[in-house]
Amino acid sequence: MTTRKRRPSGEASREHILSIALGLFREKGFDGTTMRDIAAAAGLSLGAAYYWFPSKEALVLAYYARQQDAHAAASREALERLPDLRSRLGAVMHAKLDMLKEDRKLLRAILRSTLGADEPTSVFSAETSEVRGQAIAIFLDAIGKDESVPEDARPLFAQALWTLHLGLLLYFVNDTSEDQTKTRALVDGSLDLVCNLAPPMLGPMRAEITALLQNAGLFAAKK
Amino acid sequence: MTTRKRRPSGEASREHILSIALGLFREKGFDGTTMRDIAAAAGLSLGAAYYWFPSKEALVLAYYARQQDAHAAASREALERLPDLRSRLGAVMHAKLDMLKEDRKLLRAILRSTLGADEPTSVFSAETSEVRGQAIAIFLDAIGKDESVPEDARPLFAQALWTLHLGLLLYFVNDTSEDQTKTRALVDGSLDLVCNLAPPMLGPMRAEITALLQNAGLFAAKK
DNA sequence: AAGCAAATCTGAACGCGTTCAGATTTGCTC
DNA sequence: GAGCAAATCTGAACGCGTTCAGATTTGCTT
Repeated sequence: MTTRKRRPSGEASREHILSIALGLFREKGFDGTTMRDIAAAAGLSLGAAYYWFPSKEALVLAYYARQQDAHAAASREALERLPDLRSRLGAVMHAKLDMLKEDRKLLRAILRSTLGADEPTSVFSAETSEVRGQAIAIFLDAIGKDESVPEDARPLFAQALWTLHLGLLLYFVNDTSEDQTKTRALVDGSLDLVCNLAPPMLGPMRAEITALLQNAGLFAAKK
Repeated sequence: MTTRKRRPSGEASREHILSIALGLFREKGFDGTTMRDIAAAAGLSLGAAYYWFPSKEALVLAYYARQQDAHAAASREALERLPDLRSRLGAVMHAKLDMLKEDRKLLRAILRSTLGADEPTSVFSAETSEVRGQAIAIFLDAIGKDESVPEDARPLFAQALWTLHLGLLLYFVNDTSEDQTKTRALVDGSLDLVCNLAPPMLGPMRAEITALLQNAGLFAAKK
């Protein structure tokens, strides 16, 4: 009944499989990589791979968690350095793109399962809620104590920025322009607009928007 | 070489398969219905089903086209009757939800492939561009000649409304409230906001927004 | 060291979407 | 109606993700 014992060799297996899998995904694409490929490359049987990851999508979930940690670390550094809202938001968004730029092909293959709250890999699913919360928290950090955004509007604004960032990622993975310059321009243009728009809009409309989203369950009432 | 001959029995086969397939999808879900089920229920062999629809997803594409036609017809009637912008937009959006309310389960299963421009069933793919154009045209019709929206801002506004409608559909298919009342409220609340917001915003910011989207290729320059 | 349960691994098997080489039917020409 | 090519259909086969009954290994207790 001692279920919390860590088997060093066991967790190492898990990490090993994940690394091998991500390498193969990047090299041959998500669909082009079979679970049998992954198991063979990791020196294990097919069943062993399924012992550590109950499905191919579970590997994607683990990938999310890895990227989220890396993004949080990369953002923290920038947030300690930059003072103004606009540049902080830019740093956070561009840091994410920098991190994901080698994985656009992989993300494109994965995107199919990122809608639809059913799918465990959906950005809206219960399984990803922790990662999602961390991602929104980064934007909350980026807003920080900037006085142009009233304190009680910050959670709403952070969630809006996260939603914008999802849309930008969708554009990013399909962006064929050199070095994804188009996405970079879209990020900067959107943020300019948002930073100009948000303060005036947040005033008169904030109460209505908040009520609307809360009724829909799309925005958590403050705890 | 006479490739344009219509075989009545042939096209009938196609329609028959599609009807059977949609019935099974509604009854047993998308994943719960196999191509073998469809072929058997249609009284054909597996290969014959693949002769008419090159993939399971192709059935989804045909379903899109059917729904789009039905929505256009339902909207046309309402648009001839209603004079003001707000009620026209409400009619169009609610007509769509009325039409799809029996298919929420099916749509949820399908949603997985509606992102990612790779997938042929993506709302952004080349394969669906015709359907997409028709859907945007409905919103253009709904705006009509309403004077609160400047003429040259109408295409942009129509596309924004279509994007909003996509988001609302995403909420709709996962809405577990009775009769999807929450979605209905969200539709009405969003449209109230948009109708109040759009005119003042479209003034000062229109040029910037249009330029931003055109550079990103997200909005076609006027032809 | 013997015993044992949990942790870890194996490989065959299943059902699925899809493909394909070839059979059959249809509509046409002479 | 004989001949023929295109249209339509057949069913076996393939590779995939996933499952599972059972084998093996590990760490602990006595």
